[in-house]
Amino acid sequence: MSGGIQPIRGMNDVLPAEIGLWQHLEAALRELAAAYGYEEIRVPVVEHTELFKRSIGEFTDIVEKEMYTFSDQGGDSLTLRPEATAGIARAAISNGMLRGQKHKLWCIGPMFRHERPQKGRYRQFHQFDVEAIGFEGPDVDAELIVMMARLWRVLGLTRVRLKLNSLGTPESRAAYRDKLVQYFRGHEQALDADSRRRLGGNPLRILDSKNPDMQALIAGAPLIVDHLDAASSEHFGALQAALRAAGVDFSIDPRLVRGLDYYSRTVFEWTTDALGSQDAVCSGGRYDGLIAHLGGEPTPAIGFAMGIERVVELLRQAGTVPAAHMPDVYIVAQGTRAVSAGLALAERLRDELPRRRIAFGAGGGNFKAQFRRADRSGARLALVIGDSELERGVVAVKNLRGEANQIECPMSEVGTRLEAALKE
RNA sequence: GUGGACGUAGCUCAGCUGGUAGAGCCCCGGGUUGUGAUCCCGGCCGUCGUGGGUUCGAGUCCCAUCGUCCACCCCA
Repeated sequence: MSGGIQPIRGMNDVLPAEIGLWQHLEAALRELAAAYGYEEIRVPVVEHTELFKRSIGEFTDIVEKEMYTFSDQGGDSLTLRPEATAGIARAAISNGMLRGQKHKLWCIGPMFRHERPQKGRYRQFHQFDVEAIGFEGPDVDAELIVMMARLWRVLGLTRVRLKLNSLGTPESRAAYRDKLVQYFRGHEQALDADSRRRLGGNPLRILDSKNPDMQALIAGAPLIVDHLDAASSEHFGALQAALRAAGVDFSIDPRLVRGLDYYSRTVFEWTTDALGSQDAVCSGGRYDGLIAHLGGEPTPAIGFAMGIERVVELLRQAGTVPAAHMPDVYIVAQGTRAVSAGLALAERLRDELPRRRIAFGAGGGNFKAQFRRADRSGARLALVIGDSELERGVVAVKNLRGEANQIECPMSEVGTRLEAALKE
């Protein structure tokens, strides 16, 4: 156990042993976004608290109890972003990216929520975010979903399934909400404490309850799909048709309600049975009213967020990620002059063989210790320089894998000899 | 915020009903005056999470606190 300074609860170090998974995923995400013509955007990690209150909603769990909020020296209330959409919407407004323009954007980075940590849930976590701004859909809606279906395929992940729903327009949603409240008020004695609390604030969330005692009551509740306005209904139907045409499996979940107030019409969620309780891997939806609500030109938009930690865990379980890159060559040197000669040789080789990974065995120690490090580095070849080699102007080349053969070659030919040996 | 389990060496863990700490891995050195992965020998490493209490005596029992994990809640 270490004394001294502790890390912040729920905030993790990603160590070299696992960074390969992250890099593999991040590379796949960049490639994916580029393949669909999306452009990267980077926005601040801190915004005015007001932005999140107005976009996510005052009475959501995120805003009520999960935000890292503080005052800066000037007295402004600032907040570490709990999600990315609000900041990107703000950036679109701040930078004059609206007025009928269309933007396909993606973003990756840390988010912060003050929740009790558990498997797949951390206080600092990372999301891959995609936002299509200025598109009414439902074609982009389908594009975003098809994009993620491709990602799962590329990564070799099979234990994910797609759930879809439509929340309709704010108007039809409000009408449905009234019906729902009416229904639950009629059975108020059957509601558990959580649900009673939600009845006033966000009654749609009652539908999401995991309480087994509530399931019968919920099953009898009116369904939102039966209360959609005509345009939303058509939009939803077209999205489903597009997905069928593209061969993407999905199920309609009339109880899928997102926890953020800004969603309208299409909402979707990819879940997995491989992560325990925190099973949402990627989710999002349409937020046609958000940009206007934040003071921008009225602009339809849709986006989603994917949880990096959760997908990294899926990749770890699947075991499909290739091993980390190992050095091709490890340079072993002993003696003051040999060490400087080795360092210089390493530089020369990096010029001559820019694609090769040349590890210089700094840190001293006898040959035995250095060869042990060379072996553990995973390098295929070792270059050996000591007093004897120095005197004769040669370098010893040792194969660390397979039959242990060692040859000598003149300093000037090392590059070509290495390349030849590595090609075998 | 609520509930449950758990905190012993850098890592994985052992330590029976209280008698003042142990193994493997890692690291370092030697066996091989300059050669790894195998083998052998040796060495380094602990305020037993922290603070109180009970006791002649606490890693072991009690309380508190911090942390980790899992679940609720919520969500990526």
